[in-house]
Amino acid sequence: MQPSPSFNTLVYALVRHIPRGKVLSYGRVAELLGVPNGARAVGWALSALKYTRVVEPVPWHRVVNAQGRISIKGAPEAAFEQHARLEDEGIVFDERGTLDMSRYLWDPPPPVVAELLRDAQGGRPDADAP
DNA sequence: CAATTGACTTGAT
DNA sequence: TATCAAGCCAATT
Repeated sequence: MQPSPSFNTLVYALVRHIPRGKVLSYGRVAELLGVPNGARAVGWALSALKYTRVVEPVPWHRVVNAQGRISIKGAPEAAFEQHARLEDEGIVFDERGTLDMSRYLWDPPPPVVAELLRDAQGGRPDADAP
C-alpha cells in the first residue's frame, strides 16, 4: 500500500467526481483540497497525466482556468480536444472561446471532499501524528 | 537541498 | 479589453 496519497493523487480523485457538463477551475480544485493558492500545482498535476499511469481515467477536460477558458499551452491538439469534449457534454462556449463559469462551475457536496481528504490521511484519522 | 517548471490567479497598467 | 509582474505550490532534476 501507499503512504499518504500525493497531492497529485488527491487532484485526480477530486476531478474524477466532477459530473458531466460541469467544470472546476484549477484554483478551486486547489482550494477544495486545502491549498488556497495551489492552482499551478493542480495544473502541474493534470499535465503529469501524460506521463503518469493512472488506473482509473481522469476527466481532465473538466478543469479550466478561473476565467472559463481552456488553459492548455504548448499542445493545441489537447486544447482542441478539451473544447470538443466539453461541448460534447453540453457546455456552450461564446465566440471568444469562453464558457460561463457562473453556470457551469461545479459545487462539490462537502461530504465528497471530506471523504477525499479523510482517505488522504490513510483512511483512519485515528492515528494521531503530531 | 537549491533551482527550475508549468494546463494558475490576481491586481495593476 | 489586453499585457505584465509578482505570488504560490508540488514535483523534478
